[in-house]
Amino acid sequence: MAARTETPTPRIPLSRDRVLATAVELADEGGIEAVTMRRLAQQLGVEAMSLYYHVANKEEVLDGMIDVVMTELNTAVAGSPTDSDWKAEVRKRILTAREVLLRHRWAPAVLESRINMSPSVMQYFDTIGSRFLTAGFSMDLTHHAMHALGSRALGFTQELFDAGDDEESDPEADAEMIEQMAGQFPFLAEMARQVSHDADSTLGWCDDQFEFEFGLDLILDGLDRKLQDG
Amino acid sequence: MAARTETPTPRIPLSRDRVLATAVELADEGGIEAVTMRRLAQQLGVEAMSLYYHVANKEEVLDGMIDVVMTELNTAVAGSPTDSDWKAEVRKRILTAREVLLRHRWAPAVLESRINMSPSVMQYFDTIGSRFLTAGFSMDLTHHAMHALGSRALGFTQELFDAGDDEESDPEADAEMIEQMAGQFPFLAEMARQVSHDADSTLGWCDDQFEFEFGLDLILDGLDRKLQDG
DNA sequence: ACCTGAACACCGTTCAAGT
DNA sequence: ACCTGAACACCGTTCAAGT
Repeated sequence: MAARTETPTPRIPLSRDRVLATAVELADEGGIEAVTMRRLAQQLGVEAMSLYYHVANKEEVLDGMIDVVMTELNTAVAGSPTDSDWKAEVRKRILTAREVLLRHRWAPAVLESRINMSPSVMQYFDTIGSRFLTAGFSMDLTHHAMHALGSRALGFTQELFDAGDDEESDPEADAEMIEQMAGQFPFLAEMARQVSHDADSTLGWCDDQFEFEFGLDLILDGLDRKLQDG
Repeated sequence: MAARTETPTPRIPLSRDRVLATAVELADEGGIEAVTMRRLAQQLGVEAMSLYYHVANKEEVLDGMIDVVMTELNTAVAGSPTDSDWKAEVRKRILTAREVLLRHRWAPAVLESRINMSPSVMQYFDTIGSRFLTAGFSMDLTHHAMHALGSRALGFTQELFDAGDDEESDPEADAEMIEQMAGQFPFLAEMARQVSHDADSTLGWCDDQFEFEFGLDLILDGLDRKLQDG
């Protein structure tokens, strides 16, 4: 009764860190399009223009958000166990990175939109690259390996077929749609048929984690073979 | 002298196709952020609101732009020669697709932002998938193959280290930057050193085409091995 | 040093109105 | 049927001004 119902968090002074942390929260909850300077300010109990005292512009906010996530990722990966087998170690590292990025679903797209590699991203790739070298990879092969992995090194692949949403789908409607497809796209229809007959899967549903690991192992195994061959 | 200098292209009536073609031109020249409803209208010599008679909203414009590009891509790929060796054929197809996407540099990012796969994208993947099947891949392996290739199937990889711009760089400044990096990021510094010593390359410069083909072959070879192993 | 009000130049989009 | 003017609800950002 004594305490007034005030605007949220009116106490703590604004700071760059607080701006970025709030931006990340906002994006985690509502996607990156929820992060506008005005909404960010509102969330912080402040006017939009105040943000510009702590941050040059929105680009810097986005850069900062990536830095927050990458710091979290680097910390997680630092705790990942070493292994005398480079493949096992790199694999584990990447899957740990993936766990972090799955908590910030907006991050991959923003990461790809950045022009310059931030120090925290460099940090990550430096660690991965070093592990290749100590495993006996030449500098050249290591370089190619990094490119071949690409965003997979960070634990994500931008899925092109943005497979089935969580909304439960009508199996009858699905089946009908598949049959409509069959004329024009026989292969895709057959694939859809097969996927929809899998245990407890709905149309378009794919096991993202399985597919990620399949692709990752394909590349790691290929690199291993190049290493053996000298 | 007789002809007046009029606003550009005032004759031809507006149409969905003309809107989309102009949007693609705009993006090719100025990037996707150059495509706003207002600028698009202006380019067409019309008011922004007129566009809404031919197109529901901006999302539909973006979908349509992808369709234009993918139609161009499908046409190019349809002319790609068949080959009894599935690997050679798929490889050639993908490199042809890549050539088209390199003419529309904005397309990959927009493609990844689309939620539903458009018919023209389905068309492409149907063709690729079918070729795997006729080569003897099981449905399951074909499915995994498509995921493993991901956007590489269309000929692009979203580069994370958005390597050296075309602006000529100061080699001395580069060298200094590298040495600054060396403390924190020994591997990246060494890699940068090596790259910068390559013939006519500047810091951060990588041969994108080579790296693309390296990664592509790594995956195709891996898939081939899985095919042999049954 | 830190925050804000008013204002600007842009967005996408609706809707009633014009031809 | 096709296009438009006026208006709305949003953006990011500047700048002079407040405490």
